[in-house]
Amino acid sequence: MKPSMVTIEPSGHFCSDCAVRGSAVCASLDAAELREFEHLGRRVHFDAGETVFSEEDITTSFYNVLEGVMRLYKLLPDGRRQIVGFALPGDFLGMNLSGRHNFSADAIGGVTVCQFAKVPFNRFIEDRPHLLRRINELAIRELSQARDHMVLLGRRSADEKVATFLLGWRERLVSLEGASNTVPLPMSRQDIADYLGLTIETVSRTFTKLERRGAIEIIHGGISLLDPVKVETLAAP
Amino acid sequence: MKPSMVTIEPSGHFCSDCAVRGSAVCASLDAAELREFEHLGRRVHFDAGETVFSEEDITTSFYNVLEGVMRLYKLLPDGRRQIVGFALPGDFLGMNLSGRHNFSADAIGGVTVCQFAKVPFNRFIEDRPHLLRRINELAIRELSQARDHMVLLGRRSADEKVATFLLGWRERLVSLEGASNTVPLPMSRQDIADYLGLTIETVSRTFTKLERRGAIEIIHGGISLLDPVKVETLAAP
DNA sequence: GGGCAAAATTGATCTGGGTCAACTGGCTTT
DNA sequence: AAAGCCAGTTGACCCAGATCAATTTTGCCC
Repeated sequence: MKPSMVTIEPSGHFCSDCAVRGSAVCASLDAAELREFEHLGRRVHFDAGETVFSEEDITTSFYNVLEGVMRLYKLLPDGRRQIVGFALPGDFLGMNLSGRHNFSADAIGGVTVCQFAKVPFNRFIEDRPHLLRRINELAIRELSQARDHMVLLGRRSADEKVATFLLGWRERLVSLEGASNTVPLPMSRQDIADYLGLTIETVSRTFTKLERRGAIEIIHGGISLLDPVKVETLAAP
Repeated sequence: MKPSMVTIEPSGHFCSDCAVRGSAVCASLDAAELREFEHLGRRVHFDAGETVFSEEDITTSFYNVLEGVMRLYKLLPDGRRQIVGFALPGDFLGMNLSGRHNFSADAIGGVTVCQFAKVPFNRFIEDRPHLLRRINELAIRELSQARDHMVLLGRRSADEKVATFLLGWRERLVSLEGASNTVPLPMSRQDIADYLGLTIETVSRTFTKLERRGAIEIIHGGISLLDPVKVETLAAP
């Protein structure tokens, strides 16, 4: 799928009132730095299903998610897919050592990112250790999440995987749209399956099972947590 | 298991001719900095099976592995274990945001580490962005490995998991003891199983299967790759 | 070097989740 | 409003890998 790559405008005029100002990589910058930083990034919009970058592509840019949800995934040569994470507003994408992206990233629904050309961004970091520290923090946080996910993939049952996913996804949305028992699921069942190391049928069956037990209600575009405690019990071990 | 915690001596006198000088976190330091750095760390030895730190322990130190192999793992409340990685000389352990370790670390065989108290180490980093950059590189490398491992855990068969593990482990040893078709496996079958999200029986059977096919030979304390191409074919997908 | 305990292998059987296939219900298109 | 099309659900069956249960092998300590 070809990217539309519609540059709305240089993010320059909007950094200070940017939606992710407080949580993203730029949280570490003061007002003066922010003004300089503004010239580096530009807002780019991607439509639903578009690929922002692909695994093995040479890294030319970094991305700060401003709006929407992305799936981050790796493919095996025979087509099997593992989703390694979902990116939300505030997430920073594109860091790597090899000079190539080590996963692919698609927009799920419409997505707006703040795109930075790699070279000037790296130059900007150069003498701003607090920005580097912020990026390092984000990497360490992701590493911790990645390890949690390894436990889920390697050692948990289908029921536990699904229950853990629902709770974890709800938790991630708290800072974006507040705490709620109504959990929107913008990704498809196939995406959930590929994230949890299951098949689409097993995910669907597990949702139905949770609903029949009165733990959740399957609603259009998501689920409603009817009995969070029951779901937590399923997720626990 | 209680740690012996035998401090051999301040690593001070040995940094410049340290085995991991070139590959570890300290690779980023120049000779003058190294002299100052020496006072921060001390060599500590752990016997086989000893726990260096546990998940949820408050982080008081960082560790630079100098010698030996460690298993890094997370436990579920019911005892299921997922090994999230093996640490080798040059690996840097202990970074986290929460102030607590997010996995446990045991010595497999004897292990020597260079231990740094958290506070002075953080102070040392403070005005040395190149050291911070080095730590960030290590974190990014680990993150990439973690994502690869998610694919393995979520989407690969037992045969593929074992074959991929043998090749990956051999590859990691190259920089430490040179390329060889003889691959030492200091960890137990149970460790391998918990790393690959399998049972010990499946690991054992898969080893035997590979041996019967003439791909490997099971030798004391490891395996010998008789037919690396055959193993690669099994690992590919 | 004999006696044990732990680690590893092997065999027999079972089952959670995969596979294959049919069906249902929204949306879009005309 | 009929036709077509995905995404999702459900059912029937199967199999890779788990579980349970013996051995066998290895290492270790008197």
